[in-house]
Amino acid sequence: MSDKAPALHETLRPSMGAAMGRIHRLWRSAINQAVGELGMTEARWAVLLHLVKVGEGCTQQVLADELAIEMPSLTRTLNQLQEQELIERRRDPADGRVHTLWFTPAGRQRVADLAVHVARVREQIYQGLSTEQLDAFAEVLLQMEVNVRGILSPGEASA
Amino acid sequence: MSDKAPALHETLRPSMGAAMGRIHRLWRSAINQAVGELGMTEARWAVLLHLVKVGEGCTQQVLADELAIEMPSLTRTLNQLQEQELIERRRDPADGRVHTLWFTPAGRQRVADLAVHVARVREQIYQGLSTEQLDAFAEVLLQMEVNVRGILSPGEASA
DNA sequence: CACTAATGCTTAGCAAGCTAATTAATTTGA
DNA sequence: TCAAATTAATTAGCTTGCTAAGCATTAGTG
Repeated sequence: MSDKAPALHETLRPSMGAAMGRIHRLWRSAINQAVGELGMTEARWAVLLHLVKVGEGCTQQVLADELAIEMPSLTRTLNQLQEQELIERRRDPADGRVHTLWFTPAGRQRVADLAVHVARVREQIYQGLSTEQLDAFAEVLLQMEVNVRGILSPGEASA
Repeated sequence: MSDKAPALHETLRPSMGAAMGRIHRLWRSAINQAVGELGMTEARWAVLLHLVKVGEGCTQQVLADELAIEMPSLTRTLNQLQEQELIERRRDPADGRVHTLWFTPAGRQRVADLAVHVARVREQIYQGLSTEQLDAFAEVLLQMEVNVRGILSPGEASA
């Protein structure tokens, strides 16, 4: 056996999942703190952000998958956002089961306002990290998401 | 402006927090699936793992901080683990307010059993990632945790 | 055509995070 | 030394994740 200290990931490997859990909780708390005055929470902000990402007019099913939450969780958050008149559900005329999702004008404006606050938190969290480090980090995140989705839905292609 | 595609972290930077949230939910789900038969959940497993990490005899306050959860959340999970006779709370004779935390023999054994199942999930999630990538990833995680704790407790040194 | 299955969403209720308020023990300071 | 402030843990109740079950609507098959 070598006397050298083990590589960082050797000591951290057993607990990187736990570390991601901790960071997620802390990050959520920081976001909640930053957007609370605008009647927002991290859960609602995440829904708005992902609706921007996948595009208006998508179905709830698609948005839930993108967020990696289950439909009932999304239903509740959408009810809150609709209550706040930030989004609309519209029945798909071609398929009566489907709701498509749309921003209201107020919703679009709110996303822009929130983005400023969220960006401030983000830059604090990225402090001391280089472009190369963030780049490599993002790449690993992408691969991990593919891997863990693969575990949970073994049948499906990674597409 | 360049015509090159932007660096990965440029496209992902706005949503890495959301990505960590998604991966954490998916990971938790995979762990719950792997340890459910042993009467365990990700939350309970995380408490056991962190108790190993900080060492038996620590206080609830110390463990809660290490987990980055609040005391009431920890209290509830500790009740469940005590119910299952995997851990014990002992009153500190020097300070009657404090509970110190200890494994039972069954608890120590259970940690060993669980570690096998959790390790299997871990290796699946690390698939396709090199030692260097995991090393760099771990380093960024460490820095981000320091940064985000700094946001939430601006007074304290990072120690 | 109708009868079953599958799909999209909602409802109901559990799990585990949170804040606020309470209790018991210790520490501080007039 | 004793009242007030502080601290560790708990209790109560909210938020937002989950699974299971229910209701429409659409699709598939005799």
